[in-house]
Amino acid sequence: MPDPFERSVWTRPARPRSGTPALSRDQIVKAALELLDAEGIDGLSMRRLGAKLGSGATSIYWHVANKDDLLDLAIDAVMGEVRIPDPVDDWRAAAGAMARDLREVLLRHSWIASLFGVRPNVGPNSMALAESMITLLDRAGFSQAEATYAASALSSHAIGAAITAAAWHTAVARSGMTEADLTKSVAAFLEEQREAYPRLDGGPGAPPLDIRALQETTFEYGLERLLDGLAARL
Amino acid sequence: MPDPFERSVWTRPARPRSGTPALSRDQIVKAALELLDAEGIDGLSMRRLGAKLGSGATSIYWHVANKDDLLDLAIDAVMGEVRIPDPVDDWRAAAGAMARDLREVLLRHSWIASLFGVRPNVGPNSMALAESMITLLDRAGFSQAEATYAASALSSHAIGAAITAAAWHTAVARSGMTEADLTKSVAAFLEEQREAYPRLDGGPGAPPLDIRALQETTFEYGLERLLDGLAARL
DNA sequence: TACTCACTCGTACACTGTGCGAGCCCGGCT
DNA sequence: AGCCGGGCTCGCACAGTGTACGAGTGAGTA
Repeated sequence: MPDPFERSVWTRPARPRSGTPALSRDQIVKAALELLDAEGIDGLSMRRLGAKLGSGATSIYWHVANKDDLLDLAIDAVMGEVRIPDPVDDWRAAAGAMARDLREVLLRHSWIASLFGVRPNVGPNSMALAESMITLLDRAGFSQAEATYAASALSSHAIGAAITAAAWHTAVARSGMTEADLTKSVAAFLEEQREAYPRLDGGPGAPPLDIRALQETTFEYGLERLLDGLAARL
Repeated sequence: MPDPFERSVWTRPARPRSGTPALSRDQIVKAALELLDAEGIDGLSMRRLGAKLGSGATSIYWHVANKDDLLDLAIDAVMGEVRIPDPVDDWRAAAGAMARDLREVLLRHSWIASLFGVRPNVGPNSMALAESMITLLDRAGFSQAEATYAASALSSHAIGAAITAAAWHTAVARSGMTEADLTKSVAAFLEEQREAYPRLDGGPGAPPLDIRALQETTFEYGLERLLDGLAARL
């Protein structure tokens, strides 16, 4: 039962000494990300990762404590993709952009959805992200406490939206069908169930279902309402 | 590559014929939930589930197509715990109550956080939940489309908040430390990192960290802002 | 030259989900 | 009475997992 904040992946030095080893932590994380992006969470196993790196599976354990550690690193690498906007006057646009960007990044690496609820995210990139979100709101005129809450609310919204969307995307990938076909199947299913759940089906005159677009406008709508609610506090 | 909406767990009859079999789907799901609640997602294996049921591991496969199916059933059982409020005048209170309840239910079964991003949630209970949320907002005066968006926004917020909170809870469970000790460790870590991330640390005069309470007020704040933003549309 | 130490890797262990086929038991038909 | 069909249970086996362990390699220092 080690204290995970004492000498965690984040504080431990990446490579204690010198030399020119065949593997490096960065290289490992990079390869892991490629595997994850290409094949999802199940595509990453230590043996396959080793194969991809041209090394033995267990060699990885010299650079990384265990698979969970590696996943932490991968998550934080993804969080590093979120753009941090320059300080500008329009806090609303900036905060909105960050939330949108966060959602997009999470969707680009949808395997992350299966990890978010399991390991808390305290890598440097995640922390920098939170920090700059709070700073942004702070500067906009929110109190210290409210800025923190608001930052959490914005990322909760992005995370929640991304996770439900990611679930759909991985379902598509796993089914082996095209997204269009599976969408048709969903539409038929909803229509069939219309008596039980009338509002989930669009009804006879509804436009053809486009789930990705629907997810995006849904996210957008919620984001705007949240920003409205925040703006009202100033 | 089967069509998951054609003859999925949801539409397939639970038990085609009669007799008095030793196992039943309900029983299996119930036992699975107990295992999951007690030991988290890693605590559930088919062999352990079989042992708990006093049967062979592979007997389960007669009643359930595979482990993923079983998890779908477990998820939907959890969603069934969310209370659906009676139709009342105060839409804001009702919608808020549902969101709060959803978050609480998810936190009560925090293993669900690792599944949400992987499998879309189309069990009857989830659908009933969505349906009644939309109905509620519809009745409040939102258009059909906006009611749908707003319902998604509210559940996104609840899900996002629950997932980040769940991550913390499972981290506590996995560390083997008490929550208080791990909290102290986090506080120390944040203080140590204060130069890099000044706003994540409360500062010298800050009250002692209470992460659970913080998570709740954070959720509450975001929920109120979201409801404010929604109310402004009416 | 001898020693140390960063680093690699093969083997092994316990454990996973699940396909397969054998077996059980009970209701109904000939 | 004999038989059959099929709902249901289960043991075995297979391929795959994460990772502990200990042996091995090779470069740098004393």
